[in-house]
Amino acid sequence: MRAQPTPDKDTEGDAPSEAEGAPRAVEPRERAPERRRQELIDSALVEFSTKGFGGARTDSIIARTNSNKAMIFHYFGSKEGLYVAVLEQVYAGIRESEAAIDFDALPPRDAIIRLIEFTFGYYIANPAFVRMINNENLHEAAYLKKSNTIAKLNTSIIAKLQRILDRGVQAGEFRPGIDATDLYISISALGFTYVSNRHTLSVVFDRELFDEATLQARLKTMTEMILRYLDH
Amino acid sequence: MRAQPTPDKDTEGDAPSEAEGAPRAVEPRERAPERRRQELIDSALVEFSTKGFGGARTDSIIARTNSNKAMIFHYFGSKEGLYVAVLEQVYAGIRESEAAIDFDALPPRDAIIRLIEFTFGYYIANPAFVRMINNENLHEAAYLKKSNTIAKLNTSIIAKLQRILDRGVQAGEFRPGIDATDLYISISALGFTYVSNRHTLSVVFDRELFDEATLQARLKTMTEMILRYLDH
Amino acid sequence: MRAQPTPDKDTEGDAPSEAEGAPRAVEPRERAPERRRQELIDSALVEFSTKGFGGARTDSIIARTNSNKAMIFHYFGSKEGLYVAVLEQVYAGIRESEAAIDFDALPPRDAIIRLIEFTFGYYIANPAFVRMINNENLHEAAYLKKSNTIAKLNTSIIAKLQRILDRGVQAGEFRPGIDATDLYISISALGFTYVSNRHTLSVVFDRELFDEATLQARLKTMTEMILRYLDH
Amino acid sequence: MRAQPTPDKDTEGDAPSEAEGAPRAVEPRERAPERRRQELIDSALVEFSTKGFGGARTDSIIARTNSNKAMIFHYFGSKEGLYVAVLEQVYAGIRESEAAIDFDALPPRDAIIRLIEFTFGYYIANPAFVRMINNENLHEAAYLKKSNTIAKLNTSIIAKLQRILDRGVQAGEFRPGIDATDLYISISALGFTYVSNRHTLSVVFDRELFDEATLQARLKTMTEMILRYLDH
DNA sequence: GATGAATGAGATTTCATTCAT
DNA sequence: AATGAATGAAATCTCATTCAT
Repeated sequence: MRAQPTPDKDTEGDAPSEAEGAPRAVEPRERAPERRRQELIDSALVEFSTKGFGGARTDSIIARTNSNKAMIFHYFGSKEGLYVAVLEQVYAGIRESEAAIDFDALPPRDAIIRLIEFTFGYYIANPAFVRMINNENLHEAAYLKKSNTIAKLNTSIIAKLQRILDRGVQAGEFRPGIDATDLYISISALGFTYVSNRHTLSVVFDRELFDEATLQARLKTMTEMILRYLDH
Repeated sequence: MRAQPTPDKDTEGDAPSEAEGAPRAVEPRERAPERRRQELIDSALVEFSTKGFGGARTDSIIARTNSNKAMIFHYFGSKEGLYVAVLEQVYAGIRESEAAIDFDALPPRDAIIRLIEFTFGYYIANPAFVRMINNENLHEAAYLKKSNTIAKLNTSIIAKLQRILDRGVQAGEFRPGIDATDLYISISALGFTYVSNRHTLSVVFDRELFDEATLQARLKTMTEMILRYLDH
Repeated sequence: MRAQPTPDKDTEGDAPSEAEGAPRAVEPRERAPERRRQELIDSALVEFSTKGFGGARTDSIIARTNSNKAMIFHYFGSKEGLYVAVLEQVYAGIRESEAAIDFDALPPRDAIIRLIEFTFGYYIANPAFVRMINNENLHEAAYLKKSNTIAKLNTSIIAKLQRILDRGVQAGEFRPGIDATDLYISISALGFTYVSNRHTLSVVFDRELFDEATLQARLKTMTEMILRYLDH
Repeated sequence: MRAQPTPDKDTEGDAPSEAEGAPRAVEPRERAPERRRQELIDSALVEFSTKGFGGARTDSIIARTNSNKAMIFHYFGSKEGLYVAVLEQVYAGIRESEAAIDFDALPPRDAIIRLIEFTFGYYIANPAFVRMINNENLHEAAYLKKSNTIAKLNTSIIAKLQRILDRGVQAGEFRPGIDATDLYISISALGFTYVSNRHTLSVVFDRELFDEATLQARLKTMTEMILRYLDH
């Protein structure tokens, strides 16, 4: 399964600002607002997705950065503001990755297989995304509702899936009458819960769920289940 | 869909535990430790499942109670202890409900249908259960791992499902080679995510997911999907 | 001039709780909510009246008490809540002292003299009162307006002054047509500014204003000025 | 009552200081240090007089300006330094206005009337002045004492008043033996408290104090009171 | 066992001031 | 001189937990 790496954290862009042979002993105060902002969001993602909003500590968030606590409030106004920024980035992340796939170039059956593979792969590669979604649901999506930026971002995936289904029906490969949103929820659900609940599932069923072989088997199950559902 | 009511909270059915003819005439003050304990757990379930462990406030838990804050520490030692008690009760709840169903009395196909219906129904009727599972996964199941009481409770459902599959294969209704645990995870997943992520899904896809018709349609999708997966 | 002592801080009520010869080495945690509350208000009065609301520090307030910072929030909800409590006490203080004087027992002229003497004396004995009034005016009486308890407390003094004036006019001692509120403002003003602005006045005019002789002279000026104003 | 307008803030009258034919062609950026300084002081006056020293925020001061926060420290060294500058300007303001009046040109009685009118009018027209005096007294005139510029500025008004009194006594209009400073304090007090305490007075006595008619009545009271005090 | 009050450690937030450019 | 960004110290407030009765 092709893993879906998070596009964020392109820290490799760090300009080598010390490149001149100057004898400036003390490290100069960094001056790169955008980078700082991003650094805060990255650290906050780790914290919020690990501890939840209430359990997250601004101190811990700061500890992983070169900033100080006041910066959180300077940039985001409050802990809550930072949380929303993290949420927005997380949603933007999956949207971007989705957008990069050209489903139209694949025959319907392969396109479905690709979508399942992508979705599952994204969850596996981005457990923080999964956790943030869970957090948001804990708050009844209160922050998501507030953010104008996020809402309806994901609708595009439904349109894409609908096109795949239409092509499949036309080609006689899929049966008609499948609701795209409902199907997408199934595809998402089969992978999401596997990642989201891996710890409890692992304890309760006493199974290792994330070794490569098991993941491949799981993907096979999911693909088979969805394709059989679409068959005549 | 037959709803699966939570067995908890019907505390008003509690037989008067003071019924023994003891001569404790004086001090009619409320004295029912078990009821108190339960009252605390009930309130804590609401709080923890709504706010997460870190976001939960002992003050809020107490506010819905006739107790005072010190009781939490008297009965459970700490906030964490109370959380574990809630978690144990939550797992015990679903286990009991599952145990009440006699799958062996049904033909394999109907047994599968019954299992899907029960599982989905339980999640819908007990969103607090769903949330607690999510919380636990946020902490990487740290508390679940500690609790001796809980672990392996749910394994019995796998054994039951295995029996259903075996009967189905024998009867020529199901294809062989299906892994029971993997199948159970699929059944669970299809319903769990639907309930767990209902708020974000609802916002992102701009859909009402919990009116009766949509729930029925969803159950139909799930059942069809699983049965087709088991077909030859 | 008879000084008007503040009635607060009756700490002499301290019950000798260590009176038993018991060997309790560690001082037991004090348990006297009302006393604590009062102790906080007393300390806060000093702080707020000295530094203003914005300059006051909860830490400094606490340092003068046997409490800890959390108590401020336990009892008063916020720094602002404590400020309001202080303000209420300060207004209650002068009202009580005023109420204790029986102006009706004095001939009109003497009653006026007594009122002037009392008013001036109260300001001198309670500079914190004067400062709190100034603070309140800085905030455009925002807190005073909110407090239902305080407003209209002082109106009674106007009624009393009106009665004195009426009696004086009837006795032919005072001219008619004097507005009681306007007169009261004059009486108050002559003493209030003297106390309120003593530091700037003292610097600008390079004078000692608060030695006994000067205070007596000032009282004489004020009394003469008011009485001449009331004469035919 | 002739209002006494503040002399400050008519900065728009500032002659264009770049008028010299200097060849500074490039960089037409705003370059008028004195104007900037004044702009900061003006904004700070609003802030300090409204919130007190402790309650004032450098951010708010800057917000009303075209400067940035560092300018405060560049020009005044510290928040305290800015406060002192404001205080100095405020004292300079009343001194200038006082100086503009030629009391010697008026007969003694009229000179007194003019002084009362001016004083009261100045307080009414410059509530920020009144508030700054109150602030200063809150700090026991700590900053005033430090400032070499300010101290003894106002003494001249006492000399002027003394001359009026002398002329009045000589003319047989005023009784002798009146202490000029004490009288000035009375004149000031009658108006100062009226303006300073207007908010609390207004609430407590439930009166509108600042409509034109009431102000005129108040001025009449004050004038009558002072003149009667000076009569034989 | 039960209670109301109290506490200290630590949480988020604020703010005057300084730095690098 | 001027700026925008950054900072650290300290402010207000919170909260799980403990104490005395």
